[in-house]
Amino acid sequence: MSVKMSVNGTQGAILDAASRLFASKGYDAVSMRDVAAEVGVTPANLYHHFKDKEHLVREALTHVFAEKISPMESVLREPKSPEEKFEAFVAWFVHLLTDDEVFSRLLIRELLDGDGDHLEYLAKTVLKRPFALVTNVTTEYGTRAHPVLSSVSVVGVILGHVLLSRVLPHLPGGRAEYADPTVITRHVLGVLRHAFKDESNGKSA
Amino acid sequence: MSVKMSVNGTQGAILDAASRLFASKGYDAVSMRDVAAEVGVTPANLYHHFKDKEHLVREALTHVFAEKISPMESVLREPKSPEEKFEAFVAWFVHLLTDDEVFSRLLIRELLDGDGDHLEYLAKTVLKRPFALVTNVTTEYGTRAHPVLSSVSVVGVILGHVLLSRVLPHLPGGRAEYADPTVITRHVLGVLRHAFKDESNGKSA
DNA sequence: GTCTATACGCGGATAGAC
DNA sequence: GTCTATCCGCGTATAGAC
Repeated sequence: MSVKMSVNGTQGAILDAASRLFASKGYDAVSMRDVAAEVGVTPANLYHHFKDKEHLVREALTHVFAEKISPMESVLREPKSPEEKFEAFVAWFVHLLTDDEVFSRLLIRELLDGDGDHLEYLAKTVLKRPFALVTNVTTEYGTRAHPVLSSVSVVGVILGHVLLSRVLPHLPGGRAEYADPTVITRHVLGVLRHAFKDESNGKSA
Repeated sequence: MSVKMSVNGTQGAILDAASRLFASKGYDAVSMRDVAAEVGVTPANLYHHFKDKEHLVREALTHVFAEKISPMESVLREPKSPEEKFEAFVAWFVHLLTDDEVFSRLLIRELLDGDGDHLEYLAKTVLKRPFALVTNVTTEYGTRAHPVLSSVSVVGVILGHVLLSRVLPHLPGGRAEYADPTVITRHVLGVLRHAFKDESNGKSA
């Protein structure tokens, strides 16, 4: 859903097209000509709206990441108990990564190729808040493992499932539905519940 | 360790240089001229050894991945108990991904950008065997979760830790040593032990 | 704000000498 | 097996008309 057509005129259309193209092929593989053609304008026009390609990349990134913050805030405000908060976050993050390929691919690209500045920006823009929150919730959960490392495991295992989803069908026992967000969520929550919570106070949600 | 200089003449030197460059910058960002300059030959020479850039990329990939198979086999042959096998695999994989950036970055690149053919090749070449093995070991471990999904979680959580290691210092509570392979291994093993093994038969290794 | 036209270097790739 | 020389299209970016 949401092929997301320009609500903000040409500038918005350029950002949308650029985000999509950059996400699917990478920055270097996408030329200004490609972006212009996708939008339906001339390459020269892009330079009226953006100083150069580097600026276009950076603003496309901002564009995509910024619009995820408030949904995230919403998701995390509603639930009250630590368990509900934790589960809401995991479910939201899994669905975000699987449903929004533009976001997830740009995120992974930055994690892989982003220089120090980009990563710092990325950390403060999109990852800091959920990370701090999951660290909190994990701690309240009563984890026996290191809170920060546990948080990395939470975010990491979800990223890993998404990253591996395309190759999984080719692996022994791999099935396409293992890429389904609901399946992943249920499995990951099961794993993490046992990993973090002591069995003795174990309660299923 | 192992900057890995050409033991196989020019052809090997080209593959080594290409692997390193492709891993660190991506295929599109690296020109044949770049590779040639790194090796110390002329661009034309590359076309004597490789038909075109696409072939160079593919053979560089094969070059890097192929040499990981036999070490992996070794690691998994020695241990006898399921617990030892499992722990040996996790430790080996974490160290592989953190120590060999060429391998890990090319792997993640393929997972992100590889087309169907590449991914199928990748699956059968490097991932199939450890994946089948970890599935086995996980099952023998007595996991209560789905064996295949659990295996994805194992590989995924390790990939996730490595992928997040560069951004982690910028996150609240993040410290550089959380990227240390020994730290990651210990943490991940702790998490997975609780996640997979029932507490009642829990035995620590 | 969008266009046409264009500069100019870089990229993949080849021919043919040594 | 490695080189020099070269072709040519594509890439970023700009100037200036409308």
